[in-house]
Amino acid sequence: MSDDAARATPPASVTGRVLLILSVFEQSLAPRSLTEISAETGLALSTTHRLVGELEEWGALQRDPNGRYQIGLRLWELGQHAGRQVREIARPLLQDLYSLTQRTVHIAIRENSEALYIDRVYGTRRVPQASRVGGRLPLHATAVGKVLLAFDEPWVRDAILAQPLESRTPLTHVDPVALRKELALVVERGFAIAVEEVREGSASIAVPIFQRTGGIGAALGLVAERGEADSLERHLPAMRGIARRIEASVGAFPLRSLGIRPTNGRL
Amino acid sequence: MSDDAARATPPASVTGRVLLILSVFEQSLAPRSLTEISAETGLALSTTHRLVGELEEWGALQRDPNGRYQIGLRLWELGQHAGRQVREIARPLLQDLYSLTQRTVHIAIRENSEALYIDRVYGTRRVPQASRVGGRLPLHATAVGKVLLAFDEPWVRDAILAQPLESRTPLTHVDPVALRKELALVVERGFAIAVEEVREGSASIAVPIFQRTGGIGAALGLVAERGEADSLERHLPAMRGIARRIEASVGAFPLRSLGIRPTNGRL
DNA sequence: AGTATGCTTCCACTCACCGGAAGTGCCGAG
DNA sequence: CTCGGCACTTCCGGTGAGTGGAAGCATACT
Repeated sequence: MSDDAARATPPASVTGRVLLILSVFEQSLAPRSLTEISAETGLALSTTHRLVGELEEWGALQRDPNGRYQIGLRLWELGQHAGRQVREIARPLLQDLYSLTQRTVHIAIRENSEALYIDRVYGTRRVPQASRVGGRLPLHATAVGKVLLAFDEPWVRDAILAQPLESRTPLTHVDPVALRKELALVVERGFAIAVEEVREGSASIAVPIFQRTGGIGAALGLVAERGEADSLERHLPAMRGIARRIEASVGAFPLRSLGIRPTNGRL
Repeated sequence: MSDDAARATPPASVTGRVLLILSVFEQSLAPRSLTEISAETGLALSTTHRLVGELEEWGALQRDPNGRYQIGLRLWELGQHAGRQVREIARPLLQDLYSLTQRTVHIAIRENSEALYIDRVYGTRRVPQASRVGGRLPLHATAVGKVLLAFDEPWVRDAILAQPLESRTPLTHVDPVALRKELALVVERGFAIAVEEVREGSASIAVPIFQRTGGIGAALGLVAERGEADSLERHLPAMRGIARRIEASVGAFPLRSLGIRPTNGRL
């Protein structure tokens, strides 16, 4: 039963194999044993052993008391460098917004065909929600995603709406024609709303954050409980105010690193 | 003039070379050109080109509009997995503490011989400070560091106090004998203070966060301006309350991943 | 046009990588 | 206590992926 080595092609290059090992830890955060890593990557056990050993020595992976591997702190430190200025600038402003609204607020950018949550501020009182920092959600099913999509260039929108749209809940809008109309309305009004489209029990609203160089850079979102779905718009003034301040502070730093990578064909 | 390839030994293994390239970006966050990476690592340009190319394709690095490389978002995402639970649990509590005190607050753990800042909450009103998330500072010169040192096992304290202690400002305490007394006082009183020891103009106070399994796991710190140095202790009740709540919430998750890596000899 | 600089591509040699196999250590069953 | 099973670690010879010098491009500056 354990021969589910559903591995396509063990990459030819060593670099590829190393990165493949790291990829294993993207799927879930659970620590893995050497054997599990070997099975999931399709690499020979001795090869896995050597590569994982080097990764551990450097600090990219670390072992827990049971000898299982997980992502190491050194990699976390390194990752903090990516987009550091932007997050450091936006964070206190997100906090201000949280203080004003007492609702979970977050900021997301488009990464290929998904919304990537780059920061979030929330209180101890938990609201059902799907987003997490460093996590991704579909563009069409979230308020931030709709904003990102609505204000992006037409060909991006076309490419994403052409793909099959995943339905996360019974309420997810998945009809491309209807979505296109909805996005036009988002542009017109300057905000987007999603009610229980990605997770039952929660509703969200989002506004765009534009870049100085033009074009949309990120989206600022707010999450509330289902019951507040009809009164979300009352948060708009605060959200827009904070969005403007983020735009002003971020200044020259580009939010979106690049549009779409030319190398990897499909969006 | 460009032969300052102050590189010790280009590592034999490909994995080592790949990690060496990533290490370049630990030093500073500035984006680098291919040639710079090649020079800093001591790897041949064509080799660098190929490895960097693979890293970029995977998303570990990304290029800015000028073609320079920096840490990629995929690496950031991956890094978010390290210690995710702990940060997600602690974050809202840090925010509560910030709301209560209106001062920058942070949480740090000991990583080898330095304090590693794993999260921080701060407002728009900036105070001079040295810490940043994902950054490190010396244990002996910070309030959190003193707490981490004071409550750790004796042999750790001995090892660190045996090394030469860096002086960040004229006020840094660097005398091992005096420090040892200071740390004893920290244990007795249950908190540590550092006034302008790491950065002029700022003072900080910290309390320990213990692990359920026993031993110190992290330190909770608060930063204020120099002028408040004498009244820092008034924040203690709030800090201790939040520290207790973090301890309760963190529960079984180990804060410190491991004590000290056995492989890399020196602490 | 001319030159300098930095990036990309190419290719034959060779050395580091691969992986089967044997060795080690641990645990639980008999 | 012994045995078998499991997971990890170490070893080693064949070989193909990695290396880096060199040549080809693309910009930018004179």
